[in-house]
Amino acid sequence: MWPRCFIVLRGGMNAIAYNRLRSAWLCTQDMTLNALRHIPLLADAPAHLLDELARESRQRVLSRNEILFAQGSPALTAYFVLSGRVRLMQHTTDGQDVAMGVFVPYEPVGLLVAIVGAPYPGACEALDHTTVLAVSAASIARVMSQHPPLMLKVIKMMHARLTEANDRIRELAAERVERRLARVVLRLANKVGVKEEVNGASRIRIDMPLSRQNLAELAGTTLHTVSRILSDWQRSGLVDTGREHLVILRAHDLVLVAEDIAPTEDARSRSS
Amino acid sequence: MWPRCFIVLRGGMNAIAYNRLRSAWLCTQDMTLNALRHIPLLADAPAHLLDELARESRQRVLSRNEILFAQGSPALTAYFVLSGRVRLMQHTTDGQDVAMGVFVPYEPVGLLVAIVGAPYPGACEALDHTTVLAVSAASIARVMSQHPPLMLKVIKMMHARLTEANDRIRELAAERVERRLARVVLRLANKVGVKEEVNGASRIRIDMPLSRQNLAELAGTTLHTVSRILSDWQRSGLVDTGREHLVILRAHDLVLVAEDIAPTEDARSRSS
DNA sequence: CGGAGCGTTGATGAAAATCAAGCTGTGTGG
DNA sequence: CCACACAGCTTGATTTTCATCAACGCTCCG
Repeated sequence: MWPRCFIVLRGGMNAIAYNRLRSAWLCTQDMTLNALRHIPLLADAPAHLLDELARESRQRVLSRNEILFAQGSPALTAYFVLSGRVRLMQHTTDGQDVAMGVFVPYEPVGLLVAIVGAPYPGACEALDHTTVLAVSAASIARVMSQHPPLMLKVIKMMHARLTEANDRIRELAAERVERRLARVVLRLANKVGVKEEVNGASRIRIDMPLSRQNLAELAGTTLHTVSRILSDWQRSGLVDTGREHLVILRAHDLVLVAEDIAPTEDARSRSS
Repeated sequence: MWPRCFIVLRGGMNAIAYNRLRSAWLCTQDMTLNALRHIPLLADAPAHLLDELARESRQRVLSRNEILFAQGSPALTAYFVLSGRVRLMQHTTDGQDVAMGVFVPYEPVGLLVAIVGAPYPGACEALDHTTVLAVSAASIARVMSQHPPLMLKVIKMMHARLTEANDRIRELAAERVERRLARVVLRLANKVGVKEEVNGASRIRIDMPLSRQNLAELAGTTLHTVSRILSDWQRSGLVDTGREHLVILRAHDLVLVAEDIAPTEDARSRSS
């Protein structure tokens, strides 16, 4: 598709402009190739396959809250996040949204559905200014059939996702909201946490804009309950939180909440 | 491992007994091969691979409530259910069990973890008198590497499971218990339902022993709540249920409950 | 300055867990 | 063959958790 595009463009511009664009394109190609090399899933694929993929993929830039794909639309392309963050969510019939996960650079999104040819089971939204690499399902299929070890890696990655999904099911079925929220926050800290030192104290900042609503959709509750719990945590010095930001102050104690080894003071006072 | 076992046995028996056992073994081999052919995952694998697998796999018989493998133990073997039903469950730290699913003949169990070399994330228990086929992780890995299309089928199967897991997450996060229970029952009906005609009325019997506790673990609730809801459904003629059995009388109306198109009379009266 | 979007907090009520007690069918051992 | 123990089930009462409703505060931005 790209070459054809070039021919069309060439008709309307002089040789210098064409060459400038061409070198920009080559540069983009080069960057794309470079990006592909960072993707763990493709880490040990042979070079010629990466070249092939780079030629057949396109970058797409999303601004905050922009939708990458909608729930139920046919999954003709798979994406790899290159920078920023996206989240996957499913709408319920009664209008709520449930978040299925947050994806960070070099993670695939919609890869599995593109492989098996199912429609996207949820919508994908940029949480931030984000760039993704779009690869057609056909390219993915061809590359995979040419390089079977890649399938094994896909299986491993899917296993990790399935494990996380099972963890969430277990939590949602058996655990209280405060604990679930603690796990959500810790999981996010693992993905996008940045360690900071302030006054000799070590803190973990969640490096993305994160509203109460977002957290509620991840924890399976309402923004009100999230707000109350975060206020409690704030009061007991566990976190520092405010409008769309969250910093974990005492990670160890938050783990205790997540594991329910010691309920917070406030959880107890709220319940008394 | 089998041949060695034979040599040992042979030492302690006469030729006739040996030959009888040998033919029994060959017969079992044959049955195993036949069983393998019924497994959709292996449906279009070449014959010699099936032979290989048949030689390297063993059948195992489980009686009701027997544990096939424990949560956290290393997944050195994958299983295929041949008859009966098993369920997968995870224990929570505070002693509850959450069911991850019910598996019926020709479905794989523990296949993924065997492939990726992770420990079993949950325990597997026979719900009924059950036979399974045990295949070592090593055999699976070898066969898969010899026949890449098999990996693609594994990916498709995983996708189905991941989709179901996501559905459950959405339900648990956003839906009321009655609706979730209705979905659980309908899902079971799809898997193990037997259509029956009684007095001209069509019913679907859930063909497995199924306690309130089992249902509660599948729906993410308590046996008390399950009992109350089933009593309500019974009163309104939706189902016929009793000690470890469940028959759907008006499947269509149960779907309405699952989709929350029309709440049952009793759900409304309970709430008033 | 005013509105939109996000967050907090109190009050209330509904859903479902928990506590408690008793029932019933099934299998078992005397 | 009966009694009895037990596992599964039912149901009422109470309590807890959390969603919902409602109101208001803060802050950013046009």
